[in-house]
Amino acid sequence: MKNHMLDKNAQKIVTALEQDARMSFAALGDEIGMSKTPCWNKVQQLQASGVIEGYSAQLNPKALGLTIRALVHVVVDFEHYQAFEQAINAHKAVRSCHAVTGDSDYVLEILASDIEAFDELLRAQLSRLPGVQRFNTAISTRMVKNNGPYAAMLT
Amino acid sequence: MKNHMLDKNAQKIVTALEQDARMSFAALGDEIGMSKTPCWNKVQQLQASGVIEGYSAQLNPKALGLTIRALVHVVVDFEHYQAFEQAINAHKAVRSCHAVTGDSDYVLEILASDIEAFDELLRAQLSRLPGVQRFNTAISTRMVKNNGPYAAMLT
DNA sequence: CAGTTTTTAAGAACATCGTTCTGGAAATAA
DNA sequence: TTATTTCCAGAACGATGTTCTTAAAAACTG
Repeated sequence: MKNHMLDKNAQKIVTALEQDARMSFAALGDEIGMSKTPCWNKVQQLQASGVIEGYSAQLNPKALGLTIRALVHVVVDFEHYQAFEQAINAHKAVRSCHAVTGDSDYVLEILASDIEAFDELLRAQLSRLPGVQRFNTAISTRMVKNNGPYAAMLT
Repeated sequence: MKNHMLDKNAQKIVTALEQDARMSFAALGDEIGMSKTPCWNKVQQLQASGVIEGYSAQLNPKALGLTIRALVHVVVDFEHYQAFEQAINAHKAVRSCHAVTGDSDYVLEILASDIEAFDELLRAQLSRLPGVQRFNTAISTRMVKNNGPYAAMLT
């Protein structure tokens, strides 16, 4: 959260590791034209400075049986927003939650195994979270693009 | 995209690897109570079956200087939706794009380095993509939750 | 400019890990 | 039961992560 100017090598490293987090340091070194030792040092530094937060396996939600995805816009009573956010963080079906400007206060990304489970989730659980006043649900019918790399956005 | 019932060990594996993709097979074996050989075999199988699609470094967009995130609802002329989707996939500033039900046709997740760059992006680039008819932009003021694990959603 | 310090990279060395192979136990079928 | 198959543990070996040492390049000082 400090250095807003990564040097060229650091950019190549994060680009490569965002695409394949298990690449060996030797292979990483080949891509950026260094041996593996300074390469390893740079990665340690990127981790310590918070640029690299971790490494994650990319799972296929459909292969896990999670076939329904929805974007749910929520209006929340301002008095209870803290309890609402806490409940959102605890809820496993919520993949992401943004506080947003505009007509709604939050936008949730929610997954469910099928449409019945999603209906139950919406009616029995999310609507009863603290402070929730109104919903507006948009079912995602197709993922046109997913996980576009951050590293590619640097200029 | 086939086996919708992962056994208990497979669930533990994807849970662990979604949290730390660089964990060693020995450590993975410790967590699920197996030696590393069958552990390695199961991971190979999960990759081959498409449950694990890859491994990615989790980058911190703020640390990269990407301070603005927005959810943009777009209405697209049906005649040009293919060209629109192609352009979205090619555009680096778009992190994700859902086709959705409801008032809009698509919801984009967009990042920019600052609000001026975002304004330029919206006016000069996205509004000129093929088929775009209307926008509705919600700036994300805070990430309440991010990357909630898929593996935790399995019942 | 010369001399000093600091930074950065490369290569060797060693412990760890990924990957393969083999044998044997547990499960399934006949 | 016997035979067949599936699954797991351990050994073995090559590849990799990590540390240490040294040297070259860069930055700084007089």
